[in-house]
Amino acid sequence: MSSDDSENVILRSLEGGAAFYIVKPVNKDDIKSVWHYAVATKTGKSLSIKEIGGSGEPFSINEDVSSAINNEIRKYGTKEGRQRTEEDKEVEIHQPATKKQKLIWTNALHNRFLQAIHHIGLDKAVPKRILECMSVRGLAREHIASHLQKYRIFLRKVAERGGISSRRLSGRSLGSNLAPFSMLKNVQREYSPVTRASIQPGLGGSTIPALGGSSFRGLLSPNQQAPSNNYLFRSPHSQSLLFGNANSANGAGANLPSHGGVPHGLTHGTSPMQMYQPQNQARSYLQNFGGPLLNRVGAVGITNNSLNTNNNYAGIRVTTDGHLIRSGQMQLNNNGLSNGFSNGGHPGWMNWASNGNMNAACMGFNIASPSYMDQRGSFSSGFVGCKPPVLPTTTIH
DNA sequence: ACCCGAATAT
DNA sequence: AATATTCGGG
Repeated sequence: MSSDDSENVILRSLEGGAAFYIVKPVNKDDIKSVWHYAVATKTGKSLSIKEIGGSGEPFSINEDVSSAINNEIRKYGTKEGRQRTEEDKEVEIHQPATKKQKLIWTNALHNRFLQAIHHIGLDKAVPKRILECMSVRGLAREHIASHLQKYRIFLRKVAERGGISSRRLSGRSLGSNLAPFSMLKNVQREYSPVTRASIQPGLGGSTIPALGGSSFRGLLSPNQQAPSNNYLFRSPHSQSLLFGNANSANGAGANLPSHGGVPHGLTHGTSPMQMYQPQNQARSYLQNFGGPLLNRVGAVGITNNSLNTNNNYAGIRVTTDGHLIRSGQMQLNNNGLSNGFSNGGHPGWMNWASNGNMNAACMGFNIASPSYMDQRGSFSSGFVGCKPPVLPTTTIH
């Protein structure tokens, strides 16, 4: 079986010893064909290639196979890929297990993931618990296991070399500024259609109430008509299927409350792990192994990009459980890649812990204005049970 | 039986 | 690189 449907490859495969060649994705007909040839083989009619002659003669394949190839090629075509038969569709519907949609970890979903981990505690965060905590319909333990694996690798990396790659910080003066924004573009493309669609009409820019149960809408809605997810699934044939629920908010970059000077553009959800969002986790991770590594993480300050000019005062420190320790001035930089607060603080924590509209801040891309901070003076930490009352990702402005 | 997570596959 | 699947082990 191969997804390669080029005649060339098919022929070479068969010449090389394959008895039959099926172009993926396999459908019922293919199976029928397999049986056909299997039976034929058993009957005595060998379908495999003939033995190589002593001479330098090329392989010769027998007629049946040869025509089978042609059939396949005719059926599937060479360039555009095969046509889908009615039966195919049927197969897809009745055997969805075969072709599972590929989960895409959007920022919203990843944030949810992070929240779950935060809430559970990195040490106790195992797939099953995370899954429960996230309560996202359609999400499977396997999804989380996989993502968690990747996430841990990321944490490891961060822990090893003190977090931010120098390449990102200095390596490309221009690029470093662009990267985040190009990602932002992606994110916005991903969410904003829905976001806007749902915001503009009725609510006129006001606040969309957080979803009551705070549980995400289902992930898997085949034949989706109205986009209502925060996640993307990619079909096996690689079209994006669906996305965007109003509650995704963060990452869209359009959901910050316009509180004194919080720059909109700063709130974006870039690819979390790439954006070092997990820095905060990295911390607790390090904590588990004692302090020494602590100083190697972060200590960079808050990102400041062109949208925000003054007021770099944003230093707030929070304990792991969300208590405000102190606040103060902080040095900002411009490259948009720094993250959170310096070592003593808990980067990102405040962001996700309290202000539902700044979730993306976990990535160290938000600047909270003093006033905003003041208003949010204390940082709630009281998430009880596994389901936070209102997850950051569920509020949209 | 369950499920974790490294390894491996796609 | 991102996700999915496998598989030995607790």
